[in-house]
Amino acid sequence: MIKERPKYRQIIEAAVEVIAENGYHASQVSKIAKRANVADGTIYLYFKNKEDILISVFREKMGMFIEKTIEAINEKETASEKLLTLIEMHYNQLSESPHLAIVTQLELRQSKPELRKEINRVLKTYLNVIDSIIDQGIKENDIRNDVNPKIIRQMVFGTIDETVTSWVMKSQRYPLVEQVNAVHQLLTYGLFKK
Amino acid sequence: MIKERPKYRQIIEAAVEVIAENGYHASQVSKIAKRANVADGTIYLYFKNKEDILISVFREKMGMFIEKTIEAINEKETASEKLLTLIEMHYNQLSESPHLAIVTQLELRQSKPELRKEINRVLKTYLNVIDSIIDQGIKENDIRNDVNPKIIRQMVFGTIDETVTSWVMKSQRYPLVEQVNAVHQLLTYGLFKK
Amino acid sequence: MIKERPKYRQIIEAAVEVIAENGYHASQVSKIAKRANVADGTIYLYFKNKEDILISVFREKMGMFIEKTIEAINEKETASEKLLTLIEMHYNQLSESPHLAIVTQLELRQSKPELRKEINRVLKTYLNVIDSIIDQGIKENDIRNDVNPKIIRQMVFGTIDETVTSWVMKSQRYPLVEQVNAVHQLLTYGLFKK
Amino acid sequence: MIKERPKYRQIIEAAVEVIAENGYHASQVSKIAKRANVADGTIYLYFKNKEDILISVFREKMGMFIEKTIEAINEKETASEKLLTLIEMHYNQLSESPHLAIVTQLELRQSKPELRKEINRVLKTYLNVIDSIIDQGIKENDIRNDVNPKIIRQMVFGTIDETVTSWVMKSQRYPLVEQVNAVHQLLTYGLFKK
DNA sequence: GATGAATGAGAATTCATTCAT
DNA sequence: TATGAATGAATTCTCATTCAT
Repeated sequence: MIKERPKYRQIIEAAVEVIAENGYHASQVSKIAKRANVADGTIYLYFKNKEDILISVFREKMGMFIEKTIEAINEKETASEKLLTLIEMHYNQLSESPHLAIVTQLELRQSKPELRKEINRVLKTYLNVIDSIIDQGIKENDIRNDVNPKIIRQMVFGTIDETVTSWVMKSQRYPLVEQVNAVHQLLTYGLFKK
Repeated sequence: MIKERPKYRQIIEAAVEVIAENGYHASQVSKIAKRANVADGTIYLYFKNKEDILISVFREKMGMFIEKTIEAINEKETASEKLLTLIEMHYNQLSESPHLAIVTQLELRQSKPELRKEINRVLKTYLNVIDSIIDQGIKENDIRNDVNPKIIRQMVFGTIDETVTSWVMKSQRYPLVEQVNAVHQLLTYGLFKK
Repeated sequence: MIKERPKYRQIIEAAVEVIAENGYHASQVSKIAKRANVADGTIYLYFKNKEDILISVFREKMGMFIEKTIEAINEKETASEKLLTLIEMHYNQLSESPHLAIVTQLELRQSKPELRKEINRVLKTYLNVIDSIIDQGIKENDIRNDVNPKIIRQMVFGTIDETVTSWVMKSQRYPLVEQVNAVHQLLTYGLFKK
Repeated sequence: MIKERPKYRQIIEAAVEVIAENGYHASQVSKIAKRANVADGTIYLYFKNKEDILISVFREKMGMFIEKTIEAINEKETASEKLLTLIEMHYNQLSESPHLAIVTQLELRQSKPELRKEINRVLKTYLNVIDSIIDQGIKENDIRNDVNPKIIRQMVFGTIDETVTSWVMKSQRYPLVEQVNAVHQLLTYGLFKK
């Protein structure tokens, strides 16, 4: 329900925008408060401290992100289709939220180790989704079982993540979604001709 | 050459250690100076500012890193062999410098946007090495020419980088080098069985 | 009477406890409100501001304190007996309210100058009681008239106050009342043997 | 030597003035720095934190205070003369430093419990001086041995302290030193006529 | 070249108080 | 009366950088 804890949502949305626009270190709490149309002190009724805003942003957004991805994947049958859908959803969702893309690809990585750990905990859920696709692929004899599945997942996530980061660093100047098939092809068949 | 001055090197080496041990945010200039056995002010005879230390660390270390990689690659013939060597060199060199690995994979990414740009400029040289391998592969008809080579490179670098980051985050507890062949196989033939 | 309203008393009692337990600076209005089982805002229906709570605590408690002291004194005849009774009452009453003792001897002295002035105004009533005993003693030719009575009162109050503070600072570990006679003796005859 | 750590002394002196004039809570570090003609940051080269300034003020000033008192006392023979001298020195020294008097009698007592403990540790030295006079008096059969010497000391210190506080609260409008003999008389022979 | 004492800008957080309900 | 969510002012301390020696 949108009316639930309206200030909480206001602050989350304001934080995404402010951090994307100014970068993490230049995003003073007072700036976020102003953007959210609340008093500085109000922030602390909803968040423990500044880091808590950041981790909450990530948790909230990533939660939606993963949820939608899982929904879309569940409509597909094969591991290959599911992988294609995952890439597509990943690109689509970040393309639709340019601010969020900046935050996840650049700003969030500037945070302190403790915060990184929290972020990785949330990220773990997403990696688990990739793992489950790979597991299915192996079980159904589609994906190779001669290499550690964890390395496969690292290739899949590493590739997707790097393509998104490149796109963000190029100021999101080209349509990310156009690369879906190329990336899927590459991951599936490798870079070799035969 | 200016860079042969002993204090310059002292400071670079001290910086790598201090950042790896204390993390980016807890690495005050005075701490680096103390470790390097120089006065705080001396730092500024060799570096423009704190960011300049960091970028210099990266430039120096990455310079060596790339140089050695190129040397090793030049002894190989085919694109495939060169790729294998690149992965091997990448893993080997970071395995031998655990401090440097922490700095490049985690700490340096906490820096401000401007610094990240500088770092990416240095990184560009490395990406160019990968690009040249891919170009050779395409020219020699080994690597597929039906996808944008830039995306291929993103897969290659993204995969290597993600595997290294995972290894660092797991406190470097397993031998990274063992994964060389698996990663090369995956990149070459993809994750599919056929 | 306004002061009979139950919430008023609740807040006063809560304030004494909270201040004694947490110290002056850690006694937030919200903490006092919670202890008193009222809402933060309710405090302001009964007290002008936070200082008003504190001064009211002191006024209420000191009012009782003085009242009882006067009652007890009135049953005595001579200045000497009255002084003895005053010391006894002082020690007894604070011994029975360890929280109050902490608040009066330590915490309340941490307050701002304006508040201290208010407190001194209340304290004045108590000093007047001492003054009246001294005056009686002088009139009845028991107490020396060759020194300024104000100084006598300062010795009496200073001595009592210092002994109580010492006792509070020693965590009230010994029975304060045991000292009644010694203190009375000392004040009366001085520290000299003859 | 006055030239030793000049900034340290500057800051101490500035702190006494600023705290006396504005009160402890209104004495921002920046205000002290400005008065001392140093930058805010310089304060932290000499003091751990704001509390450390306050305790250092007390330690320095009290150190001098006690030292001079001991010197003066050592020139006297009997316990009675020594006590007279102690009172005289106490009054004299505080009369000469009105700012310091305000700080010791009012502002320092507003500090937090941890700080109070530190202050009491310093104060202990002074109480020891009083104790030693009392001990001598007892040994030489001048001072009564039928009461706990600690209570005698509490009377002596409590009386002196209270007379000074009263004088400070009355804006130091009368000459404190005039009371020396009266106070000595009272402490020695008590308030009774015979 | 080398030093290190001095500088001073910059920001998160608390908590007394208000006021719409 | 009573509530409690919202307010926003106010201040310490850190640390990159300078510059007189």
